[in-house]
Amino acid sequence: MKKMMKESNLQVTFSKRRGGLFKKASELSTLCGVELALIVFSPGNKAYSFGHPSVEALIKSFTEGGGPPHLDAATVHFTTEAHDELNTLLAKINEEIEAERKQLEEMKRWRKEAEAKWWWAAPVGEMSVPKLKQYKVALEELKKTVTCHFEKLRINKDPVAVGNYTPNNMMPLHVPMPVPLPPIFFSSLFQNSQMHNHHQAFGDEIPYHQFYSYTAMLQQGGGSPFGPYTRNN
Amino acid sequence: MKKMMKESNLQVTFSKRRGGLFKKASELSTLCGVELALIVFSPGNKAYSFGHPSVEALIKSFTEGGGPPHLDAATVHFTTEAHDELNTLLAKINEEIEAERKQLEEMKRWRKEAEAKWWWAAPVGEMSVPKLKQYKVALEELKKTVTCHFEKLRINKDPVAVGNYTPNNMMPLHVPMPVPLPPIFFSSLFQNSQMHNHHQAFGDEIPYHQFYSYTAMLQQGGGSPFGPYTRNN
DNA sequence: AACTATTAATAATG
DNA sequence: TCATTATTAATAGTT
Repeated sequence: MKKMMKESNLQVTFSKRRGGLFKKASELSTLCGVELALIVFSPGNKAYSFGHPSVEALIKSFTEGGGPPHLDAATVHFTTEAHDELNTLLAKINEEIEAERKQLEEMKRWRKEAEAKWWWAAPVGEMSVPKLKQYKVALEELKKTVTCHFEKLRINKDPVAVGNYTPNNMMPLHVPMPVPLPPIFFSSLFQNSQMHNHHQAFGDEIPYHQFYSYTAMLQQGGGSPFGPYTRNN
Repeated sequence: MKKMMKESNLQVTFSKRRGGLFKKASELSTLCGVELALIVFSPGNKAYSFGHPSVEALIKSFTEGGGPPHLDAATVHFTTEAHDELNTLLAKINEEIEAERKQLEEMKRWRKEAEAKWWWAAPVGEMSVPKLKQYKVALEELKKTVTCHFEKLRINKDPVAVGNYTPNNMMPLHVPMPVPLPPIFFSSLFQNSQMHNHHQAFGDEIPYHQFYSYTAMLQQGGGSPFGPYTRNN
């Protein structure tokens, strides 16, 4: 195995593998309950890290001669809890997103089949019940969790760093400065994505309502409503 | 993902995953030529480590100038603000969820009707396009936002440009009592490899686990380092 | 960034 | 611990 020479591929490969590596590290610490620290400098010398209970604690214990971190009980408790909390929180979000993704796929598949077959032959049974209710509950829990966590951080003015790996988003460890972002940061972030996607709910595929309008027009034009469709499968 | 409870499986799983993790780390540093350090404490509190160019060098880079994270007044202020913004954000998402729920209910209703009537008689106008994609995007933004904010809590220095590789510091196992590796060990390992570049030599042909397995055995007091561990010969 | 063919990791088991 | 294997996950290449 040699260093990749294609600069274009290198960057993407690094990102993918970095993600994989951090995921593995996270899984190992969670699954086996062990302490570990991981520091990676990107090709651009940005530092990414993951540590349980914290990178610093691990470094310290490593440097000082091989024992596991000896933190006071309260610190361990807090750190571990925060770490688990964050992991749980983000795992939940990921699960929900995954669920939504699957549901989307299902709906798209259903629509395709509906176009190809008689509508009443559409796979009614395949359409699963949307889990939005469950979804909402999860989000409410999320909110609680996040709130709780921030509350803790406020109470503990000098908290121990929590493990900072999240499955899909790893931010460079070294952030420029602790500069408070303006409130607009969040709202604009959210609203932008909303508006930007407003007309693209199904990508470039035909939206439902267009499909229905189309078939309705066919019906108005006389003849079989199924005219343009043939049962070719 | 939760901690394994079966003590019997835990040990073997830890060993396997530790191996996998070190392999991935090794591959990443080789393939992308980046610097990284990895420290893992086993359930039995033995320390395993891997670093390129060395754990110590990475720790130094990581630590130098920055020190452990600490929150100043600005950060605390920022955190509080983030907290409030997050509430707003989640309120908005709740609204969205509610909207989506209604739409999906509508769709389900339509499907029921469609089963009872002919498709062209379906309430065309009532059917709106599900906005799940938009929904998903919004959630992803949320996730990013949350992640980002936790990241901000790990305040660190600006990344330090680290020098070139120094090829003799791969130290896959940090042993409490450092055990010197006999020269024969390295020459044997490298006979089939890509020259003296430790960086490359540490890839396919010299599995990282030979290193730490070997040193682990030294700890345990015996055995050929190559017998059971060599995969590709 | 999505997709997919391929390969690698790994949990379970003996 | 080691080997086998069925299953799942990672990822390189591609669009």
